[in-house]
Amino acid sequence: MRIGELSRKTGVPVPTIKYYVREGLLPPGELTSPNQAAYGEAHERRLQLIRALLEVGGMKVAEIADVLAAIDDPERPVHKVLGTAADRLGSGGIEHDDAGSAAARAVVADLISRRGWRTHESNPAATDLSEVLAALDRLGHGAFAEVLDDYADAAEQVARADLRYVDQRVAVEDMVEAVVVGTVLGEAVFSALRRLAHVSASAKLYGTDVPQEQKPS
Amino acid sequence: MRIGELSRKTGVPVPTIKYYVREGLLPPGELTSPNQAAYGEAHERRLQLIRALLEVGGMKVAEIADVLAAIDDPERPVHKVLGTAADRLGSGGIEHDDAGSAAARAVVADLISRRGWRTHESNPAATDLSEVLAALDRLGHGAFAEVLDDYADAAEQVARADLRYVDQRVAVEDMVEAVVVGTVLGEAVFSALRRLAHVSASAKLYGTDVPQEQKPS
DNA sequence: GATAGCGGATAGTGCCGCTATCTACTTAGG
DNA sequence: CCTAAGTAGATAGCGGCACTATCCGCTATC
Repeated sequence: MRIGELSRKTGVPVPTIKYYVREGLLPPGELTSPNQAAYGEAHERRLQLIRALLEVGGMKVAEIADVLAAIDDPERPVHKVLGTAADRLGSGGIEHDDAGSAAARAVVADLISRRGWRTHESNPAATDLSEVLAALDRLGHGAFAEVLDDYADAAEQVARADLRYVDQRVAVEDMVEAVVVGTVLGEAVFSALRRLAHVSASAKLYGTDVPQEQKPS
Repeated sequence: MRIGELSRKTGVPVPTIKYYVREGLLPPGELTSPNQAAYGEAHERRLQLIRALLEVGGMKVAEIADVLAAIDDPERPVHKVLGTAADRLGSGGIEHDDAGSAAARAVVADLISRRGWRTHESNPAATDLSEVLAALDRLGHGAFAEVLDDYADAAEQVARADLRYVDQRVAVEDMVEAVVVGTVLGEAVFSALRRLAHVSASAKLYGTDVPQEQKPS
């Protein structure tokens, strides 16, 4: 398969494919001549993965490069890949560093110990969580912490489902990819489900909300 | 309070505040002279909200403008604001429109009816969900649909918690803001919790995973 | 009356994900 | 064999976005 066919099959323009190769997201095709290269199914699959992480997962190209490098590295232990995949999420790294942050960190540490989670508050996810809680506090929504345990219950349930899904992969490389896909796309799945449940629940609570109306624009 | 103090209190640079005013995110200060204006606590609060939606929620400035306009409009019914806040999430609107999409839409419709959700599959969230499922299918992860119900259970639980939180607001404008904050920042909270639960669950499953290690960079 | 700050406006910057263009070459069709 | 379409690789440019820099004439304050 040459690049044009790869482009047609995936819907990704040829120059974009070349760009991904340049950026290290996609391995180059196997050269059959100085200016002819052959691409296989692996390239097609990889390209789909790239597009999914970009469009659905909202990841940046450089982040995807990191994650894919982790996937491709057979030396890298599974939990490192998970870390690489997961760490790209979160606030983006804005530091506020006020009094509220310390309080938020304490809330997170308490939550972790209360639930018996085998992690430490130095975990990037824990840091992100404290930052979000600090932001909520700043907004006068510190009371949001009251529903934290409901959120945590739900998060545990989702995490169990994720592990169940990943666990039934046979080969290790499939498992690694399943972790990445599950982490990133699973986020999008849950987000959509939450919004659906939101609409439905508020309809039940506040009476018969019309299902959908379009504004005249 | 003048703009410099507002800037100091919120950590947002003065030119950025002016930019937000230009873009309609922040109402202008009340003019006390042709070139002097006074800002109040409402401005400070609004600025915190903008930063939270931007940095934590990852929203775009134009989207924030829409949501804030919806919040400020007393005519707009609550569920419309919720819609405005929620619809900005999701894949970004890439259409693939192949056979897999139709199958994914069917899965979503089935899910909605199976769970008795009071919504329709024309809901943007439902569309987003089908698109994610279609992408998963394209990646050979169609089996992910098997854990959809676990995800949906968790989503319902989170939605209930959200409503409980919103419901205890007294004033309507507080409620509206609580919906926005809950929807957008709640997403970030859940995301972090999920990653924490992920690490913890995989530690319990795969033995004593080290909690955290830093790479030498 | 000097200095710092202000409101308002316009233009520019840096990053990011492509996209356009060019050259030299290869392949497929008639 | 010739031609038209396609290709690898390289460089430069584009459009969107969230700011950021600069300037002007004015004002508050010491």
